[in-house]
Amino acid sequence: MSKMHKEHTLTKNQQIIFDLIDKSPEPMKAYSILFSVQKKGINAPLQVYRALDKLVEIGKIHKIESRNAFIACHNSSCQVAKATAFSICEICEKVTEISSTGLSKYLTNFKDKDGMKYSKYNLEFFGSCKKCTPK
Amino acid sequence: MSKMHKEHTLTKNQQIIFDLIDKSPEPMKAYSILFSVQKKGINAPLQVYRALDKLVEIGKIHKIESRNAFIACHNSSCQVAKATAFSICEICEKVTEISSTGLSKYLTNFKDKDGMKYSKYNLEFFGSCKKCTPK
DNA sequence: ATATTAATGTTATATTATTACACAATGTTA
DNA sequence: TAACATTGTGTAATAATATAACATTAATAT
Ligand SMILES: [Zn+2]
Ligand SMILES: [Zn+2]
Ligand SMILES: [Zn+2]
Ligand SMILES: [Zn+2]
Repeated sequence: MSKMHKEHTLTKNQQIIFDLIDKSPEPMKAYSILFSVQKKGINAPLQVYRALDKLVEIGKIHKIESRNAFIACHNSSCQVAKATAFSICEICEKVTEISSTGLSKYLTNFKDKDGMKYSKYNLEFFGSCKKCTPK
Repeated sequence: MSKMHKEHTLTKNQQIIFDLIDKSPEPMKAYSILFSVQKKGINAPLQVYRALDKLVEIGKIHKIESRNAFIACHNSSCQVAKATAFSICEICEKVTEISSTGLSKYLTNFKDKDGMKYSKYNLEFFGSCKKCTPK
């Protein structure tokens, strides 16, 4: 197994919660996750938040900050867990992870006036998706 | 008074809360604001959140989503209330609004695969500021 | 003046997230 | 293996963030 791409073996709770988010067509909120996994023996918010923290850390999921919700990474298990971009439809709340080499190159190399170098970014675009945009 | 740049006369609550945020060297959280303005007769969370909502709407302040905190706009009363970018130091939590024509042009014109056109974006860079970066 | 819209004040409640503590499983090193 | 360190778990309590519902008042528009 390559060093570049360490497989994190998920623990039971992490796997249950990842599977749920991964199957969901839309971002899931922590307490909605909690409700859904109670039948599987996960009873407390903290159990959910701990799994979410870990999953975010290893890049299996991302947090949509403006929505306090979580979405599975579909950028081939995100090399770029630390460089995320999403489009969010303000009508139907559909969220899509943007995978654009141009964009990520531009942002990764961006330097501000102070010369501060960034290790991470999160970008959220808002608008109206194709389905929701009147022709 | 020009139509392009309508001056919003702030109401009493809005003005009190804007002044507080504007004077603050760091982003302020809603309940910290509440605590600070109680001596001025603002007693309830909702009074704070309503003022914050309005101030965000008219571009006098911005919300730092990853921190649930609010910062005054210093881009000359943000023409671009809907196109915001910040740098955030993960060590000292200093937050700076980025004002880069290049960046805002790039992002404003960005189109994803689906051709979805965006009306708004928020970008947050994370890293270590000059002061916090070891030489 | 009247209708409409925006803001206020207040109470209660909903939603999101963390602290604290005891314990168990797993991994590392001697 | 034994000892240690690290990570994950379970549970209870609580903190922090945000909104709903309702009555009232102030500001704007016709
Ligand atoms: Zn991803
Ligand atoms: Zn949509
Ligand atoms: Zn601004
Ligand atoms: Zn710093």
